[in-house]
Amino acid sequence: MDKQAARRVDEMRAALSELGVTVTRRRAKTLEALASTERHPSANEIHAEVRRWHPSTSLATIYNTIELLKEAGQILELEFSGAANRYDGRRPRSHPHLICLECEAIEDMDDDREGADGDSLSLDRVSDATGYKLVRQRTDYYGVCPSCQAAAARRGGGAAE
Amino acid sequence: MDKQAARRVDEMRAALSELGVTVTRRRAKTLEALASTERHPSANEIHAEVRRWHPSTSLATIYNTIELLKEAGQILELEFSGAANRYDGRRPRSHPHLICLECEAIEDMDDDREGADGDSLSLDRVSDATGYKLVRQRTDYYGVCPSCQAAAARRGGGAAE
DNA sequence: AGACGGATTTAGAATGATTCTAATTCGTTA
DNA sequence: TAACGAATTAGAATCATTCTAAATCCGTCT
Repeated sequence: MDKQAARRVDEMRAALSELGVTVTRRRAKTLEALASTERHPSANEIHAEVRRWHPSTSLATIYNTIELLKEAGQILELEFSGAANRYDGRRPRSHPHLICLECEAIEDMDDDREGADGDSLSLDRVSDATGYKLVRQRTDYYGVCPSCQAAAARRGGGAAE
Repeated sequence: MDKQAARRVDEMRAALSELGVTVTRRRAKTLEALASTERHPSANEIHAEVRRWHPSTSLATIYNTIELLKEAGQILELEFSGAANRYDGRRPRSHPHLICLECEAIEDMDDDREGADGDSLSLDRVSDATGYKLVRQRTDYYGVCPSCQAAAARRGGGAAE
C-alpha cells in the first residue's frame, strides 16, 4: 500500500469513526482494498480481496461497509444495471470516468482536462440555473480504450475493419 | 401526440426499418409512448401504456423493442442499479439530466446552460485527449428538485429544518 | 475472570429488473 | 391455402443487491 493509499485509509477510518461505527478488521481490509487499486472494483472483487485475509467474510459485510462509506461521503458508486456496480474509494468527490465498453475497464479522467476548477463549482452553477439542490453529479464517457483498439486492429488487420 | 412527438416517431420508425425490422403495431405504440412523454419512463411504465391498446403485450416485447432502438441509436438508456432503468426517446443524443433523489423525477437539462455546442464536440475533445474512441457520454446531476424542496419546507417549517 | 449488551457478521432467503427459452401466433409471399 | 420467417408470449432463469434471523464478537462493568 503506497503512501497515498495509506492517507486515504486514514481519512475513511476517521470518517467512519465520526459516524460512530467501529472499524473492525474486516472493514479495515475493505478500506485498504478500495484505497489501493485504481481499478474501480465491484463488491465481489473487494470481497475476494478481503477474503484473502478473513476467509469467512460474507458479501453482506462488504455491502454493509460500502453503505456506511456512502453515508460518510467516502466512496463513489458507479451504478450499472446489466453488471455489478463499481466503486471509487480513492477519489470520493464527483469526477468524470472513462469506461471501456469492451473490457469494462474504468479509469479516472484528470479533472484538469476539462474545467480546472472541478465539479463543486459546476454543481453550484447548475444548482443556481435549475433550482435543484444538487449534491453530486456523474459524468461518464463510454467508448473503446486504446488497448482494446490495438487488440482489435491486431485481430482485424486493416483500417477498414 | 403533439407535432414534435409525431416527428420523433417518424424518425424512430425510419431508423427501425433501416435496421430491417418491421414496425408492428405494438412497436409503434412503444415508439409513441416514448415520444410523447417528458417523464423518462421505465420499461414497466411503457409496458403499462402499450397495454392500454394491446392488452396481451408482454414485458419481453417492450425490452425487445428498446434493444432494437438502442441498436438504431434512437434511445438513451439511463442505467440504475437499485431501480428500473429509465429511457429517453425524445432526445437520443447524449445530454445531461437532472435527477431528483426524493421523487425520482428525471428531467432534461437544456444544453445551452453549459456549452451551447453540446455533446458531440465535447466527445471529440475528450477522445483526442484520452485516446479512447468514444461513442457516448452520460452526465447526471443528483439532488432535490424545487417541488420536493417546497414540500419539505411545508412539512418541516423553518429554514433550520 | 465472568457476564452483559449492543454492534457486527454470517448464511441463506427474498427481491426485483432484465434476459433467456421454447412454444405459439402473425404477416407475407408463393 | 400452405409455408416460412419474424414477432410475441408466458414463464423460467439469472444475477446483483437487500433483507432476515440467528450467531458471534468486543468492550465495559462488576
